[in-house]
Amino acid sequence: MTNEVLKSEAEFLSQYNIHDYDIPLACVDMVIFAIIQHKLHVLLTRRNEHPSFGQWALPGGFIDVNQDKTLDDTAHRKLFEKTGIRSPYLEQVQTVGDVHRDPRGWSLTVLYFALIDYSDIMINQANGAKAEVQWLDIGEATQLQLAFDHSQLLLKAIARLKSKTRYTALPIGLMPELFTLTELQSIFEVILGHELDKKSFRRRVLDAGVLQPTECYKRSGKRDAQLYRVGDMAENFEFPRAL
Amino acid sequence: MTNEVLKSEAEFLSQYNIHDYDIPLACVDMVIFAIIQHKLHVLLTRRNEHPSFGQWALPGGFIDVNQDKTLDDTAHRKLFEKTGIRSPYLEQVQTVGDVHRDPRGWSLTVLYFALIDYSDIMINQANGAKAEVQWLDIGEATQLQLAFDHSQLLLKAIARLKSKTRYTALPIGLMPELFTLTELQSIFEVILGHELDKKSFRRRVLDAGVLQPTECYKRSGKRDAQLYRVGDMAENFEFPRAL
DNA sequence: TAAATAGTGTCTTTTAGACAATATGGT
DNA sequence: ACCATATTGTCTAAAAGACACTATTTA
Repeated sequence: MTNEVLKSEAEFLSQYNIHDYDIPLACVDMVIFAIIQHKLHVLLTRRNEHPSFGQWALPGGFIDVNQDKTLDDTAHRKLFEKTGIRSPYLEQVQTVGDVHRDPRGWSLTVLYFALIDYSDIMINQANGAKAEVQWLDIGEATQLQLAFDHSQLLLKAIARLKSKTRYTALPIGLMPELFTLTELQSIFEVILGHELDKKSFRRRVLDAGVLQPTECYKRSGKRDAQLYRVGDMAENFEFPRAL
Repeated sequence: MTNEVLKSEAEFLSQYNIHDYDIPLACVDMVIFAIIQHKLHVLLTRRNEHPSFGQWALPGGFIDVNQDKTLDDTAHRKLFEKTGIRSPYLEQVQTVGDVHRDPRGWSLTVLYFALIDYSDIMINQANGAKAEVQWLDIGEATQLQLAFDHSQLLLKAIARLKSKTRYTALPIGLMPELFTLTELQSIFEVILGHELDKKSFRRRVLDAGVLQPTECYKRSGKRDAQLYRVGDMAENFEFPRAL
């Protein structure tokens, strides 16, 4: 036992300076999902700083230790800066870190995804001036060469969303305030990449009790469709069987 | 667009010094699970440094940017230091970060869990001198007041293990080279906290094809039991229905 | 033969898949 | 009446739950 450890904790802390150590850079990156014209889209931003200046990338950036109290705060802040949205469904996917992913040095990023209702969006004006953003279909987005390892991060987030769509009610987070069962089913189909049986789908979500039926109907030229609202914690509901 | 961004990337990087910024501390913490005497245990270490000197904690520590090429390397290194084990089943659980969790400042930790076969263990001697370690039953471990927010981290890892045990073959990672179906079932029961039906359990794992039957039998006083071996990627197998 | 543990048979229940049938609203 | 879409009925299939039964080994 060295002399070092015999000091009091207070004494130890008073002499501790994080700038004395080599530590990794820490960021948060976000995959922001929304449904646009019946297709799954993600938000990309064009980098307006080095490194990878000018390349498309996932929205994200350093944890700001003065501004963010928690890691989720960083994610919420990034999301708000790009979309003006404050209360999305937010889920941490994975943390990736190594020596090579950022030319500035050993870096790690905590990857999140957010599900938002596209009709809620008001692209933040103040930020619109600083950073160019675009919504891309995930087919196009995964073809693009994104900055850093963001292409891989995007794939991880898509894989998580698809996987959880098989056994949870996650995609509910993409729906507007009121929606029909047919609309919800079509979102599940878009994410999963294949069609679902109508009766099975309705039975599944209705029996689960994750939706609140309303008295309202959507008139769309043909037969009216009943409108539903999301119940509490619906996104995290786990079905007993996977699709 | 500032003058700043007009520099070349090489020029930018040459002037970049991570010590100029306030960035969070980054560590990896591990929940190392093993079955000992038919109970789920975790490995704890007593801290031999400030802060929280002398308190019990999860094994873990800073990412060493010189030694670790990736985040998983840090986890493997920590695991090897405490157990001498090189190839466990390793899974990242979650990353937790905020201003308060460490008195040295804004810190984040990437939480992993490892599943190991207790009979594989050779506590690393060199390290045994530096740090006191103990295996505790999860009932006892969750009662203890661990350093930092490690009690909460422990609960998160246990929750993840329990949850995945309901719909995957994860606990296979805790088994020795050869084992009987009754032994495997008992591990599932210990983790889930309730009994399972023998026929259903056997049907489930055998139909899944995650086990390789051997020609060997275990003689244990009563009727011999057939021994099985783990198949490839068995831990990640997902059953179509949850228990 | 009895006790204990390993392993099987089989009926029920739950929930998804398939697909036909009915209901409603607009033209 | 006809079409398109919403909604329901119902049979089948897959996989878990319940529980009784048979098989093997040793004392």
